[in-house]
Amino acid sequence: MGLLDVQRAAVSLFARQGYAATGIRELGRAVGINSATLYHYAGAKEDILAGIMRTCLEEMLAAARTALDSTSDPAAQLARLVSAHVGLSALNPLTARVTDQEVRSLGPRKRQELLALRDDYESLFTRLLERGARTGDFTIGDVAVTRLALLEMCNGVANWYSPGGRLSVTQVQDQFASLAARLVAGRPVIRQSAGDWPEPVRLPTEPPPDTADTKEATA
Amino acid sequence: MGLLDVQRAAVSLFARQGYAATGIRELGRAVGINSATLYHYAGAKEDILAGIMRTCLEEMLAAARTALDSTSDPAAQLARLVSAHVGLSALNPLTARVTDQEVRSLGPRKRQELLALRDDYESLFTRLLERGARTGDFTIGDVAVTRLALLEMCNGVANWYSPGGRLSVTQVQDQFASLAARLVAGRPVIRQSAGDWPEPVRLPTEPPPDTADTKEATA
Amino acid sequence: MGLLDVQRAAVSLFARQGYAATGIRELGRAVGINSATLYHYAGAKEDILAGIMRTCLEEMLAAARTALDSTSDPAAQLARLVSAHVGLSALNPLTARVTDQEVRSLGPRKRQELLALRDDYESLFTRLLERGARTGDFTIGDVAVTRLALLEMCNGVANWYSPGGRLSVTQVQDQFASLAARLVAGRPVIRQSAGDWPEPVRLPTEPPPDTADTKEATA
Amino acid sequence: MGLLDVQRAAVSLFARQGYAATGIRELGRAVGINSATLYHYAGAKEDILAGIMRTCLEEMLAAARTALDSTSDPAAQLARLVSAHVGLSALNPLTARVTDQEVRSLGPRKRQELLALRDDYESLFTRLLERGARTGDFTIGDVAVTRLALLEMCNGVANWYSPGGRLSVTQVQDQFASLAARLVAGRPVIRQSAGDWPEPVRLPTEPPPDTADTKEATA
DNA sequence: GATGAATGAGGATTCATTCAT
DNA sequence: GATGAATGAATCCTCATTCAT
Repeated sequence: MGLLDVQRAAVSLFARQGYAATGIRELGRAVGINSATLYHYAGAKEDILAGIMRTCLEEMLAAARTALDSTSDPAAQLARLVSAHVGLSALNPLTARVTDQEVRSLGPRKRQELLALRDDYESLFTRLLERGARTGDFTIGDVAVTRLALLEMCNGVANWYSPGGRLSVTQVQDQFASLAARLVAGRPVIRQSAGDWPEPVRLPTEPPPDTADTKEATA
Repeated sequence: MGLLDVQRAAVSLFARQGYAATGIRELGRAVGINSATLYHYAGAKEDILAGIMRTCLEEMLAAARTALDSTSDPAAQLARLVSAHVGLSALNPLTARVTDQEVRSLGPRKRQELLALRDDYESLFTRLLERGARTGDFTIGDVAVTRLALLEMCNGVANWYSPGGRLSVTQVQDQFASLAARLVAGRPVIRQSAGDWPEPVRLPTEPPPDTADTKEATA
Repeated sequence: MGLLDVQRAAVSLFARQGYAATGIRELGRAVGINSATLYHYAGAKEDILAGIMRTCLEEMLAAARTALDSTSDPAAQLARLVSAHVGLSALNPLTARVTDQEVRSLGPRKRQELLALRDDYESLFTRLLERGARTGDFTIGDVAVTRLALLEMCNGVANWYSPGGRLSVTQVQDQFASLAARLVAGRPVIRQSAGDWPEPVRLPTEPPPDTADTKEATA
Repeated sequence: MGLLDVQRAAVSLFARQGYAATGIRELGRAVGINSATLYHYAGAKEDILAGIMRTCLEEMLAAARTALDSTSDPAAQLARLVSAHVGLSALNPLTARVTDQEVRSLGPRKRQELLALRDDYESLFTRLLERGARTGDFTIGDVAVTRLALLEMCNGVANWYSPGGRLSVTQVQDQFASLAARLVAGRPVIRQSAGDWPEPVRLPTEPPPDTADTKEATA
C-alpha cells in the first residue's frame, strides 16, 4: 500500500506486456486499488515508468563506479564491471528489462533525462575498453563494436535469467566475467577473409533506410 | 501499393514506437491509404505483425541452414552462422528488431507459431555449440549461457546498426565472427574466485519472482 | 481563514473561468487549504456559489430599496436606482459577474430561491418604469423592452469595469445615471419606418426555437 | 446528419448549460449519434465551439459593414448598425449568447483568433460614436462608456428574446434603434451633482482587485 | 480543525474493426 | 478496390465528495 507496491506491480506488467499495452486500470487492479487512487500514490503513468527507470539506472551507475574503483587493473575492472551489471540484471530481471526497453515510451522531457543517465553508464564501458586497448591489456578489433556487443550481451541477461532456475546469480556472474574476458582476450582469432560471407538477404519488409530512422550514428 | 508497402511502413513504425503504440490509422496514413483499406490488403493489425515476423524468421532459418551446410568445421560453421545472422540484422535492422521484440504483442495462437520458428532457429546454435564442445574445437563454460550470450549479442546488432553509418555490413560481420570465435576460444581466461563479486543490489521496484513471471526456464 | 476567504477565492476563479470549469482542489489551493477542509468551512461546491449569489442579490435589493425610498420623483428615483446598481457592480465586478452569469449552474432548488430574489429586484425596475410612464415623467416605447435593455446595460458594467482603471466608480455612476435618463427621456427620436431594416441572417448554427429552449417568455 | 446538426445541438446545450458543463457524450446523445462519431464530423469539442463562434462573428461583421455602408448619416448609421445587431441576436439568440459568453472557454490559440474578430466588430461602434460626436450628430458624455453600455444593451437581447414571444424581431429592432438614438441624443439630461450617490457597499465576497483580474483596461 | 486516502462516475479522446456504399 | 461512416470499448486522467484518522 504505497508507491513501491505500485512500482512493483508496474514492473511486472510492463515487463510482460510492455508499457503501452498496459492499462492504468489493469495496473490498479494488480495493486488492489482503484485506478484513481494510483494518481494519489504514483502520479501519472509516465511518472511511474520514469521512477522505475531512474532508480534502476542510478543503482547501476553506482554499482559500476564501485566496481571500477575497487581496482586499477583493466582486466579486473572489466570482470567486476560486467559481474556488477549481470548481477543486478539477474537479481532484478524485470526491472532491468523495463529499464532497457521502454525508453521510447517516455515523453521527450523524461526521455532526455534518462538517456543522459544511460549515456553516463555506457561511457564507463567505452572508457574502460579504450584504456585496456591502450595499455595492451585488451586486444580489441573495433572498440565501438566491442562495447555494443558486450553491452547487448550483458543486457540480454534480463531477457532470459530466471531467479528460481538452474543457475545461481553468482554462477552467471562467473560465466559472464569469463565471456567478457574472452571478448577482449589477446590471441586474436584467425581472421577470415572479408567478403567470404554469403550475401545476406534484403527482406521485403525492411523499409528503405530513411535518415530519420537512424537511431544511433555510433557505428 | 500492396501488402509489402503496408508491411514496410508497419516495420518502420513498429520499430520506432512499438506495436502497441502504433495505431492503424497512423499506419494507413503512412502508406497513403484509408485505414479501412488496410484490412483489404493486409488483414488485421496482428496479421500484419505476424506476417513480418514470419518472413523474417523463415529467412533467418534458411540463411542459417545454408551457412551450416557449407562446411563441417565447427569453427567455420560458427563464423558463417554468426555472420549470416549479423548480416541479415544489419541489412534489415528494423525488421529484425520488430521480430525480436514484439513476440509478446501476438495473441497466443500466432505467438506459439512464431515461437516454434524461433526455437528451431536457436536450436541450431545450441547444437553447433554442443558439437564444437564435444569435438574440442570450442572451449565452453556453460553451453546454455554461452548460446544465450551469443544470441543476445548478435540480436543486439539490430538495435544499433545503422545502414548509412561508419561500418559496412561486411565489416560488422567480420567483427562479430571474430567476437564469436573468441567466446568459444580455448585457453579460458584466469578464473576469478567465485563469491568475489560485490553483492548486487535488490531493487525496490523488482517484484518477487512469481512463477508466472518467469519467461524461460532455460537457465 | 474562514468562509469569506473561500468565497473570495471562489469569486475570483468563478469569474475568470466559470463555475463548471473550476475544480474544488483548485479552489482549495487558492485558499491554501486542503480540498477536504473546504467542506468544513463552506460546504459543497454548489453551496459556495449559492452563498456568494445570495449575499450579492440581497445587498443589491437593499441598496435598491434605499435608493427608491430616498425620494418620490421618478426621475430622481431612476437615477439613484441605476447609480446604486452600477456602484455596486463597479465596486464588486467579479461578484456581480458571477451572480449574473452562474444561475444556470445551480441545481433546481437553489436556482429557484435565487431566481426569486432576482425577480424581486427586477420588479423594482418594472414598477418604477411603469409609474414614470403613467405620470408622464418618462417617455417609453415598450416598458418591458426598456427595462430589459436598461438592466442588461447596467449588468454589463461588471463585464468591463476595472477598479484601477481610468474611471472612478462615481464617474461611472454619473455616466450611467445620464444614460438611463436618456433612455426614458421625452421627445422620442424620429421613428424610422419599420421594415426598413435589412433582413437579419438566420445562422446555420441556430437550433430551431424549441419551446424548451426559451429561457424567459418575458418578451 | 452532418456538421451542422452537431453545431445546432451544441448551441442548444452550450447556451443552456454552458460549454464546460456540457459533456461530449451528452452532445452525441442530443444529435443521436455515438460520441465517437462526433469526432468524425466535427472534431474536438473546442473545434465545435470555435466553429460556432466564428460563423456568428463573421456574419455579424458582414451585417454591420453592410449597415454602415448603406448611408453616411451618423444617426441613420447607428440605427441600422444597432438594428442589424439586434436583428441577428433576436433571430439567433442561442448562437449569439454562446458567442458572447464562451470566449473564456477557448484555448489561447483560438481565443486570440476570435477576440480579434470581436475587436474588429466593436471598433465599428467606437468609430461611429466618435464620428457622430465630432460632427455634432451625437451628444455623448464618455464615448468609451457609451459604447460599452450600448453594446451590452444590444448583446443582452440574446439573453431574453424568445422567437415565439410577444414581440417580433422587427419590433425589437425598432425599439432598440430608438433606445440607441436616445443614448446619443442631443438635449442632455439634467446633470445630477456628482457624489450625491449613496456610497455603494463593498461585498465581503469580492476579492481584492489583483492586477491580474482586470479583464479590460478600457475604462 | 484538518487532511490523506479512497472511490465511482465521468471528463475528452482514440482504439481496432465492420459494413454499406 | 476503396472509403466514409459508425460504434462499443477502451484510453489516461480528473471530478466532487466522504470518512477515518
